[in-house]
Amino acid sequence: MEAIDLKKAGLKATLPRIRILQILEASAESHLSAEDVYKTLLEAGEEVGLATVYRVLTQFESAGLVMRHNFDSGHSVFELDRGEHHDHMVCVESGKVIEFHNEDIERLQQEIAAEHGYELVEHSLVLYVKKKK
Amino acid sequence: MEAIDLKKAGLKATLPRIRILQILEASAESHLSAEDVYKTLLEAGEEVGLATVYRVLTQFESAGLVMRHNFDSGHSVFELDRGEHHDHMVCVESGKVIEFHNEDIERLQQEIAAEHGYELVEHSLVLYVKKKK
DNA sequence: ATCCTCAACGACATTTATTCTCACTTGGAG
DNA sequence: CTCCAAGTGAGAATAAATGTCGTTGAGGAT
Repeated sequence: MEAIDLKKAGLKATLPRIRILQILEASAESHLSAEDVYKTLLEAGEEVGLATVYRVLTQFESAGLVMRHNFDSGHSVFELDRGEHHDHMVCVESGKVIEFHNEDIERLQQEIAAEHGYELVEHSLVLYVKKKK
Repeated sequence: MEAIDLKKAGLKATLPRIRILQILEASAESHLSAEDVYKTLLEAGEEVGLATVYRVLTQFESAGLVMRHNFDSGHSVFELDRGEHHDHMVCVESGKVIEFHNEDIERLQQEIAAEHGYELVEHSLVLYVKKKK
């Protein structure tokens, strides 16, 4: 389904990088913290340091391979950047993360920035929700 | 213009709380970190511990007196809750924070949550912008 | 006004997330 | 196959925030 090429991204294809990329691609939960990735590596018997996980994730972010999100959980989570922009909904009860995209909101954000004489560089929209009863 | 009553909020009117509230009310920059508040206290010659600043700000948040925001800066900032909900625009060049409110976006968020079978509890929208040239 | 008690405090230790340091290893160009 | 800069692992270090605990002070009771 994909074939993300580390070398094309300007990164040497080292073992830690390959493994971390695989974990991000394979994980059912698509929003992983550095700790999550580290634990998965340990469980798989890989000898990778936590510092390396952080380093690699940060490099991936710089290279545009992953996106970093700061939800209200106190730590960053990373997800593979598959190109299609989306925002997030986080269930305050289960912690579940749902992705969504809304053109109207996107457009309104541009307009609001413009109205104030700015241009939109980036944005972060997170809806904290709970199951409707 | 204000007169926030600590006792009415269920908090004893202690010196640290009074001073911190004053700082939040008086500050030109309305989005302060715990460190900012702490430094301001020290400069004013107050003997208040950093732990107390964190404690008090958290209590104020629970009491609904202030709101905590987690912009991408790595630490929380607090602002007095004056009742009117608004979102934020942060200039990536100057760090300036601009507040805005948009009814359409608010409504769309509700709709999106509802479409997925959830109800909106809370949300965080931050636009990272830069001056248009 | 004075006393008494529990909430609140200050100092400092601790935790958590993340980054730094540095000696050792390795991918991959030549 | 060699070589060396780039990358790595282990553990120290940092930053933000919270916990601990003996002391203090706000404010209801006396």
